[in-house]
Amino acid sequence: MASLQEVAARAKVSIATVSRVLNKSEKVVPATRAAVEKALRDLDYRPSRVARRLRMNSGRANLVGLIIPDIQNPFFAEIARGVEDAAYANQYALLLCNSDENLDKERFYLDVMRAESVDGVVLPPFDDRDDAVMDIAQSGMPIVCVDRSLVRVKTDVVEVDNHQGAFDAVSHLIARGHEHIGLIEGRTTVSTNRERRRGYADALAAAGISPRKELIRAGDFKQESGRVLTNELLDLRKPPTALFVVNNLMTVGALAALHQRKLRIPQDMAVVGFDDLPWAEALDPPLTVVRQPAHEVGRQAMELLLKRIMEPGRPPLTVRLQPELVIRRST
Amino acid sequence: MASLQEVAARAKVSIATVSRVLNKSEKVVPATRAAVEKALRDLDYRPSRVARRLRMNSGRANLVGLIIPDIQNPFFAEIARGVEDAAYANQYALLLCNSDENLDKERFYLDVMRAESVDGVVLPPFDDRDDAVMDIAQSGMPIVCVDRSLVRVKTDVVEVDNHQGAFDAVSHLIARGHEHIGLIEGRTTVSTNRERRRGYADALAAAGISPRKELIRAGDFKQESGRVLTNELLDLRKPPTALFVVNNLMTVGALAALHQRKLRIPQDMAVVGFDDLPWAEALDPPLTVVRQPAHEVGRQAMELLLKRIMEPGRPPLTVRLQPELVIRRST
DNA sequence: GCACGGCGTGATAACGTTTACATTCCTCCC
DNA sequence: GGGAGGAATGTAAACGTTATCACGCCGTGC
Repeated sequence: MASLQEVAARAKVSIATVSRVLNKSEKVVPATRAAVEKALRDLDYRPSRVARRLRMNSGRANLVGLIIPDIQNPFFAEIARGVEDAAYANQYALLLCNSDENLDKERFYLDVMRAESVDGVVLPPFDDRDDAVMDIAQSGMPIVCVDRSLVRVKTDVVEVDNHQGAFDAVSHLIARGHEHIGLIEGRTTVSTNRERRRGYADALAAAGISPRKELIRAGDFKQESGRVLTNELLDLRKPPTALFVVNNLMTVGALAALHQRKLRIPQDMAVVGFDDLPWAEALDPPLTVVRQPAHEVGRQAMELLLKRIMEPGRPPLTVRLQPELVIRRST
Repeated sequence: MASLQEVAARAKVSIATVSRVLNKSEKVVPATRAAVEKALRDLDYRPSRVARRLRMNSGRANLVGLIIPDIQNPFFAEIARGVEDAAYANQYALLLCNSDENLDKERFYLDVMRAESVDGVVLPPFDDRDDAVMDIAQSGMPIVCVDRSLVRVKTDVVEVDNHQGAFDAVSHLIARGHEHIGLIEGRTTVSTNRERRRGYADALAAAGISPRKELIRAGDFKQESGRVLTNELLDLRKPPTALFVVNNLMTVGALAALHQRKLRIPQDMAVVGFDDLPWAEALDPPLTVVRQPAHEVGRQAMELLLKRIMEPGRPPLTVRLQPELVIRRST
């Protein structure tokens, strides 16, 4: 790999002149510029982002980190695409990591981010009071939280109106005549989850339905817990007639449990999920869901991150996007 | 961010000694070691991977690149997870990029890989004679091809027995009584695609069925082209009674076209796809597919890459994994 | 008593950039 | 003709590591 040194030698100028030609900025006389450009071409020069990053204070690495629970989850994959599209449009590359909802993995990758001197990081924090994320945010690293947010530290946030989404979903079930509505939720220390549960409770209250505590079950956002909790609900003396599941993977788990017991959807059990799936339309039955604009969440998060990199001092912003209830045939 | 300098100053030793303590290797007298370790803790020292990478020749960046067409494609997402799992197990981080089956994007990201001095790259080349990939491979950068391979340059490859998979799929359709079997393929310059087509042809030949050329349609691996080509086949004077689609996205497109025309699967049209989907079981109808061990493909690719990084000179290896025909209710 | 070996440690070059500052060389004007 | 001023270019430091070499010190053996 040719370096500035070699190019400079070939063009018979100093490395400073080569650097000037590369960064277009300063004035170089046309003759030397031409000579340098020839040398650059001849040697097929490629700048080293590593050297550049080491030299520069920060903010010009053209590299950002993205830490998500699992890239195989279509919701996060869509966010990732949103981030990537905006990053690519700005010549940024992406360091992508899966935390698996595991604090140790998250911590490892946050360390990598620091060690790689990335310009910033986009992530959904593990929960409300994610120490590792709070630390790195307070150390001055630009952070944008997506989907979930932190409670003590102010950062830029792009989130969805989860309360509204859940409220709409549950109201829809109530309008269909359901009164006993099961809630399958995730970890209760996650902001997203709490808002969705509040939406559930408020929708019941608005309809004058008294909540049954045993219809609420908390899992861990993963498919298996959706399956297990659905079975728990089905085993109640008086099981619910409808299910509201707060994320996509647990919804798939719930469907598996229902299919296994040969229950008909929506006749025996109506189901509304949170997060759309690319295949929701082709599912059996096509699934009613609260659709989140995940690509847009990712895109805006990256935009916010770029703005913060440019202007580190600016006050943190929260962008709140609206979800949409997509009614299909599972309700 | 504390540097070696600062740690050395605080421990009243030279940076060389601090470096020795960090790299455990050489002998340091216990007293100094303790002093240095205290300083490291006090200052919360984190090594800079950037500086380290600049200094070292290559092979110790603990960073590899992964360039895939689209992370939203579950097949590539599963490969990505396989790569990531093996990378994490070896303390490697992953630079992930989506090429969108677009040579310019691919080229941009390959440049980033060089510029970031990654230790190696895992990717499915755009096609057989992907110049950009051949260039970087010949420049000495460790490359492992997954899914697809190159024709001129020998690299490590992890692939699936595509011929066998396609042969099994089409033989299965024939066994179900079909003689007019449509083939929806992707770009014909991709090795994977050619092998699957060969499997299709060989299965027909083995059954003594004479192929009909107009039943073969080539697309670009994307959902939309699956939809369009299915419609073309349906509009033939004598349409096929079964469809073999060579990848997952085009299969979803094909299903959409069939559903739109209210055709019953498998009665009006049987369908076999390539690549399993996490939701294939819950689809309407549950889809018969050739399942590829994508996670394993990714994992082994990363292992191969690590071995090559350790031993750059070793002759290129090809790992071939077996696919599996999963028979569900679409046939 | 002195040379020698070996161990612990320090000084320093190098990796490839960017950039502040120094230098050279014109041009122009008094 | 000589100095000022400015444009073009060069020099060198700095970023944070790793690795090579040199140095000083102590114990050992003759």
